[in-house]
Amino acid sequence: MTDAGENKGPSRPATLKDIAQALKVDVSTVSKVLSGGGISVRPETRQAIIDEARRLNYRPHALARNLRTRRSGALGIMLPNLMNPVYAAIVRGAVQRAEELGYVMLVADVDDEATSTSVYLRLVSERRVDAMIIAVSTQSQEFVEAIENNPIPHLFVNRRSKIGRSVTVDDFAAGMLAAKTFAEYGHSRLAFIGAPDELDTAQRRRAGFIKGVKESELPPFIDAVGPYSRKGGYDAMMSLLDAKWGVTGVFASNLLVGIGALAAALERKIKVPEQMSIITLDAEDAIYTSPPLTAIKTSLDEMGARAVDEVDAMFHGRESKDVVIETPPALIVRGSLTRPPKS
Amino acid sequence: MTDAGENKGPSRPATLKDIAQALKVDVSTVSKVLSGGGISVRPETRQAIIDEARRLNYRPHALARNLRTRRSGALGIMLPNLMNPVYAAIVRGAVQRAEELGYVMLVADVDDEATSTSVYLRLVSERRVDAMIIAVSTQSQEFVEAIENNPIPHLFVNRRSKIGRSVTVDDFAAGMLAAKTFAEYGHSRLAFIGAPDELDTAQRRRAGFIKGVKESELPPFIDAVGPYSRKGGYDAMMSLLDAKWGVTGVFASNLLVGIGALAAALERKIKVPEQMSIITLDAEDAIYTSPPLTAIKTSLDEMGARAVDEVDAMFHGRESKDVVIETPPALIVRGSLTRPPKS
DNA sequence: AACACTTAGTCAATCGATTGCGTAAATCCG
DNA sequence: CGGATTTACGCAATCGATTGACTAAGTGTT
Repeated sequence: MTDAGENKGPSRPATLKDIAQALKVDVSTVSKVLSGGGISVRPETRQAIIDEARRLNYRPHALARNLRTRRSGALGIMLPNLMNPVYAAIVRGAVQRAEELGYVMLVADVDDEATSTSVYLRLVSERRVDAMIIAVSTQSQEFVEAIENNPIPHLFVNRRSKIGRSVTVDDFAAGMLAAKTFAEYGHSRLAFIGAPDELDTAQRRRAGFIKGVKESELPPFIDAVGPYSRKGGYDAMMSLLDAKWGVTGVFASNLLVGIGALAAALERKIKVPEQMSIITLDAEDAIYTSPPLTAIKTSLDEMGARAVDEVDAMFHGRESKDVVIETPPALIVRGSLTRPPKS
Repeated sequence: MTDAGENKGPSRPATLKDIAQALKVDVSTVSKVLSGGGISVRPETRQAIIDEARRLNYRPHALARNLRTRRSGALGIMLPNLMNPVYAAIVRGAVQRAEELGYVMLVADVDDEATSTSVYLRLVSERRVDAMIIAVSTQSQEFVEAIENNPIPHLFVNRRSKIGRSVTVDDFAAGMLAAKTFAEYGHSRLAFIGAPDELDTAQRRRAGFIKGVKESELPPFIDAVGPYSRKGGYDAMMSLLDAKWGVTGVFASNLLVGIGALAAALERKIKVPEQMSIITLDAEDAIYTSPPLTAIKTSLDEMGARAVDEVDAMFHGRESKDVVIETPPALIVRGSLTRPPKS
């Protein structure tokens, strides 16, 4: 609005050439002033170029630039299911940070192993992305080979892997916090609902839980297993109840599992929290149950954002290490936790 | 594995030039065979090119191709919050269909109006995307102007707009179905929780609800308003209860609103469904409450997928019209609905 | 004044593919 | 058999930007 010569709808976006011609300088000069840097130019010339660029509302053509520089400015992220709030949170964090750092984020929702592989190959071999952030849950042989044979900078998020660095939250601490919380509330008959051992997150949460149980000098706990889904939690809770162990405190080591476990308990007319307390994991208040589930909240969005930071750091030559998010898991006390019944 | 000459880790991805040199033909010939189409080539030559391309595992360099063809092969989608299951479902549908059609999808999670505008401008002026799918909730003046001044093919999803075509689900039918369901169960004291009138989806759901109420010859209903969020639903339900209208059936015209409304009712010790029935909207079983909420399920993922289809059709020259997803809203009866109390 | 540096740029190649135009050789036609 | 077509490609420009090599003019030094 400050310049009378402003044109609202340039039919064709301005190019370096347009600026160069208007000022009768070479496009290379314009390029160097606008992006290149290392060149000496008279202040007047430099300013004229900058002014003209602004006047024409010049924006570099990403494709053209990237073709030359061999950097696409795009990051890819692969995940198994956007409807799972855990992944939604991670992606959201990643997408927002990518925007802040000037990248664009290319999201792929790959529900099975075969698509993981083909999506990875496509994105990489067409050179669509500079790096890939991988949040898929399992790593099939095929997928691992695809990555190894077509390597680009990549990073695992919420998952560790032999074939790359990772960013995770402190799952161990989360597990430990859950156990200690139960101890504090006076529970001693505990159960842990985890996942099959392929899931390294579940392993760490369990290890932390064990440590917490030990440090609090609690008796051994019941170990239940179910996939990280609502149904997994539901089934696990059902078998816990069927076994009649008299458990008073259950740690569901995943949000969906917690929701499913609660549903199962309520269906069996178990009063939560009066007869049984439940603690689960949460991601930015994604829990809508009644009673609301007490949860250990981990910073999933921060994990996503950090993954982008790490990838960015790799580009700037910094060697990447496995990262564990510093923000500690936090206990959010809600309705599903109280002292155990006298019995 | 079939070819002994297969090489596992080509240090540099193959280019047209590599193929051309190996076969002593011109790169243009290779290009025409592999993508161009309209050229006559001897069958042997053609086959040799195809074979060599496969042998070298050739994949066109997306950037290079797109620079020339002026099509990026990428679609953008903008939405206000991935943690909201409604948007997560839409994006998931869109992302998956994009993959099927060979596009890549660039996701932007824009939480406020200002970022909407700047993200749009960046993606468009850098020519990162061929089309933009817009799922943001509100359309500020600024944003509308940005679109009008930097036009590219665009489409609104789950939202209608003066400045572009849209893909929506049949919100009117959803509203009507809710009203008729209540009528069938014998309810007559109803309330509708909607959103401020800017939200065109809310308007249509309300219009449908009105129609359903009329056709079922029910008395007028209470109109409550709250933003489409858990808190909005919570607050709206609280005021409904405070007003003591004796409502027995509440239609919460959005998933988060339904969850919030239920929480409020339970907090006030209202028994659901014994004292009050609740119907809400759902997206692929995203509801985890207890009691589970009866819901009208709309095909949000299909809507996302269809948006991509429409955009693709635009590229192929088909004139686009406003689309309403044909799959009708479906009633999913769950625990929160029953006949009204006698009283 | 002769020589060496700086300064302020320009030139041209390049990234990897696409595409209109040109043309030698092969085929057809009468 | 000679001219007209076709067939089967090759040539070179182009998309828009980046970048190393190069140079003409100006400045400083002795």
